[in-house]
Amino acid sequence: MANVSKSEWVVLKILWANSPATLAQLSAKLAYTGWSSKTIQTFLTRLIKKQVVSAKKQGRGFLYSPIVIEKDCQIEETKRFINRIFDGSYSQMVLGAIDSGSINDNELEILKRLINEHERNDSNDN
Amino acid sequence: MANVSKSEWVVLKILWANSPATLAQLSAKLAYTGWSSKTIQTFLTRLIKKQVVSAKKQGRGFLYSPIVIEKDCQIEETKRFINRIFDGSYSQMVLGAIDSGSINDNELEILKRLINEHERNDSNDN
DNA sequence: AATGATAACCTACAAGTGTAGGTGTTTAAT
DNA sequence: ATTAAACACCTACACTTGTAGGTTATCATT
Repeated sequence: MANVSKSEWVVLKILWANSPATLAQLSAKLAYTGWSSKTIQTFLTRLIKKQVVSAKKQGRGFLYSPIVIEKDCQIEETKRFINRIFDGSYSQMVLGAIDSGSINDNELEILKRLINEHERNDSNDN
Repeated sequence: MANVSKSEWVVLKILWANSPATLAQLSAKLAYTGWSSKTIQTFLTRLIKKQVVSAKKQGRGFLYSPIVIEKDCQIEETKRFINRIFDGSYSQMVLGAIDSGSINDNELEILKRLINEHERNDSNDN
């Protein structure tokens, strides 16, 4: 997965949620960013060059689609981040997040269930 | 906290672990990067400009020290990351990491203990 | 068929980043 | 005191990123 910049990621996210999409549709979904459609077009071009988005001709313009899986990209980005900031320690990251109150109670509850759940599955697998 | 670039972060990390430090000391610790000391100096200059590192005159050169706390910066970076990639959902991040096998068993164990531990503390506080 | 809207494509440009080289200055060793 | 090594300070330069403008081609409407 090539490096996707922050702005490019924003566009990709819209595509993951709404694909394929025309420039007009993307512009609509991205109205909140305040970007001109020229800017969005630039990001699309760069995403295509980076091989993470494809464009199929359709009528006036193109239909854009992501050609990478959101989950895969998230996992990849997470790995890079954790390695860079926490020397690969996920638990350090979570510890910091919990200690600092970055994770709210609801999320914590989900997290707890998720981890204990997995523990069970893991045990069953063994 | 200003934006610290990836390379700058690498230097900062060394400073967090060994401060104050001279350029020579930093160069030694950063030998593995292959960066010339000129490059490291540039990063230091930029870190100083960004107000995350200070330099006190000492003998030939300077003694460099971080003026921001590692944990604070990690937490800050994590918030930005989670917002950007997971729309603020820490549990989504952990879920992806667990499902993809990014977290090894040992880390998972630590994580589980950590979360259940916190749960107890939390209950006591209420 | 003419025309207006829209998209594609090319170009631009400043700021940030990675990566250093040169030059001048200072310090430590002789 | 001289000199070499090291450091600071300034400069450089290509690449990425954010943010579009201009020009041309095309589609859809009158």
